Amino acid sequence: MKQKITLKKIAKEFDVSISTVSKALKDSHEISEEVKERIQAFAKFYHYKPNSLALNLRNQKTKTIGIIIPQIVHHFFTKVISGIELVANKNGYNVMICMSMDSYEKEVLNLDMLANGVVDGIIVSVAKETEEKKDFTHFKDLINNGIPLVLFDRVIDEIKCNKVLTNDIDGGYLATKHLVNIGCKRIAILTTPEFVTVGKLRLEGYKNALSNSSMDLDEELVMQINEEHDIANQIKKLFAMKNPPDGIFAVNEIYAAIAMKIANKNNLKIPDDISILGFTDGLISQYTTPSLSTVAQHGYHIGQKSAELLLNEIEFQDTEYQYQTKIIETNLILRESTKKLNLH
Amino acid sequence: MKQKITLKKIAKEFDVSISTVSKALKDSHEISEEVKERIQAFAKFYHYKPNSLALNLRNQKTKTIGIIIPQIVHHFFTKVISGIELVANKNGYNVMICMSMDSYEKEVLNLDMLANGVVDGIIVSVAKETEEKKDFTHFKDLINNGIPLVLFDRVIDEIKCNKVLTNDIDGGYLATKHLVNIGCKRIAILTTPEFVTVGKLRLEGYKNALSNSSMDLDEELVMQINEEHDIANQIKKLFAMKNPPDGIFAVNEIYAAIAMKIANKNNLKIPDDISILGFTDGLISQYTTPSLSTVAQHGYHIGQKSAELLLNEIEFQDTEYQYQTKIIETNLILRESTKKLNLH
DNA sequence: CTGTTAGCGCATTCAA
DNA sequence: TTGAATGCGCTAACAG
Repeated sequence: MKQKITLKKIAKEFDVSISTVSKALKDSHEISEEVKERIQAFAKFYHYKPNSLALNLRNQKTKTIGIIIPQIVHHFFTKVISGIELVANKNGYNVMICMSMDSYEKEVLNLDMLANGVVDGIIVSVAKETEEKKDFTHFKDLINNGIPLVLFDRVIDEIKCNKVLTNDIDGGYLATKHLVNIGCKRIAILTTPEFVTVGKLRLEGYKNALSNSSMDLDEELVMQINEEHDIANQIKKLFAMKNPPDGIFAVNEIYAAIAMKIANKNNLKIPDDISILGFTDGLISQYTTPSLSTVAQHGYHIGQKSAELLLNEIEFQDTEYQYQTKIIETNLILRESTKKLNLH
Repeated sequence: MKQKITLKKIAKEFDVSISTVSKALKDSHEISEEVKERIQAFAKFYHYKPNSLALNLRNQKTKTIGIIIPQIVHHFFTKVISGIELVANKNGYNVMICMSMDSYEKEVLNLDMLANGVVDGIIVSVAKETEEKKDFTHFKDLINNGIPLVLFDRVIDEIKCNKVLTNDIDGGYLATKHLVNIGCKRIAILTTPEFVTVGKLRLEGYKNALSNSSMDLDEELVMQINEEHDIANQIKKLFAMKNPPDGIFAVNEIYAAIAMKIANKNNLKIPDDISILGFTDGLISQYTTPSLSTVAQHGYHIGQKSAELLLNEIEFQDTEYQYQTKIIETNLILRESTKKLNLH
């Protein structure tokens, strides 16, 4: 194992001081051409690279940004990460990814770790448990310590920082309104418990669309899925109603896919007997039969925007920094699981 | 923005030396109980935490491991990452993730960056372009520099290091043999170009199974997908043959899902007219209709093993370290896309 | 029991 | 044009 080459070693080699070498490698005008050339050639030959750890300590920054997401196995988050990576790398930053596993405690630990000089700024999508618990002191501490923070997707109103979010209300509205437009009379929603903000907002859009269409809200058709129990069993109840739905809006891809499977098992024709619409960035939608109509969420774009905001804040020099909230719009992707719109 | 508290500040506060503070906080027996108590209380009150950057420089290590994967949007890789995270965190390590985007150049850049003191060891799945180019000097340099390396999934024979791989040959064999056992007479394989090692190995298993079953290999039934062109168009040719297959083994989930969709479009009944079997760790398989039978790949387990090997090597003290190659076995998950095995 | 010194690798200010 | 000194924050060997 060959030892890494350092300024000190080069200095010894040429019998000059460390600072001379340092300046020579930066092509400083203070150093004579001849010395510079020789030192630079030597350094190049031995692949000299300044030690990152030393630079980090010296500069008090790491050129790294941290990401904390609930789960990496969700396709949406991988799209976001890809978007962040793109922008970060383009600006010479690296990316450190942590998972909170939707646990409050892990989120706090990760945040503490990252805040301790490891990264120059942090991008977070809040853990479910934190949303439920409503304890946000760790984020407040972070901001008090002057560490740039961007929240995306699952954000917190009371925290003052940059935010990037999906227009969930509008997405829920678009989805529901489309089901109305294709003629559905009884539209159910498969959503999350109240405390998951995105589920709550998509439900709000659903309600708006119904009232906008002069349709009554039937609480029986609002099903909040508890993921700690079997999801399929909960959804089955929808199909067992005396007056079952003819349209389903699911706030994510998995619920939609499961609903489709159950409909198939119940010998319902999709989309003739029932239309199903999901909400997602996922892969499943494209490969199911019939393929799934969805509300597209543009995770890649969300990631890029988040990284841009964060880097702006990190490199901001002046006094008055203004936080922003970017709303990323959704749009419908119509495939085979919803009836065609009948245009007159 | 409040300033971070350091040993120096505490020292000034108590008018003692920095090293006294350092020792007090480590509860050293060299320091009097009284001083220790006061200093510890003060430190606790101000949430003192040793600065990571300083520790990194001092200890010449970062307690971080690096991962380079081709793409984070592949479900298999997210499972691997989750496995790595688990083991890393359990041992007090953090994880830094980079994507090579299957590009040789990005892989080299990432490796250089990580090798430069940023991490204590690296886990890699090789980029496609690197496999094609067969230029592995960056890995050799890494090892010469004494930085622990673990390769997983897409590994390189000529690089001497720890490796974790799927038993791809056996997986291909299992899949093909099962298709034979359920009565398929013409079994096609949807695989990758030759240079993608895992595709090559699964093809090898396919061939073994055929010859073991005294079935002739029909080169027409071996289709190497070129992902730069439209995948569906290539697979369609399989169904347009004069003597089309009655069984398909796809080396990944996407090819399998696309094949299913085409079969559906061609009004073929799955599994009655044609059985389809995939290879994966993905989500799609469960949610298609019919759900897809697959060879399970156990990415989570692969990640854990990789991290264990890496941490072992990192923390290994003695002289003679022995590299290992761990083979993770696959197994069949039988769902609805393959005919039932007819047991007499 | 407490403090001084040195060093991790680098950049920078100031002195020669 | 070069070098010495300082500091980033921390630890540890050694001295008092």
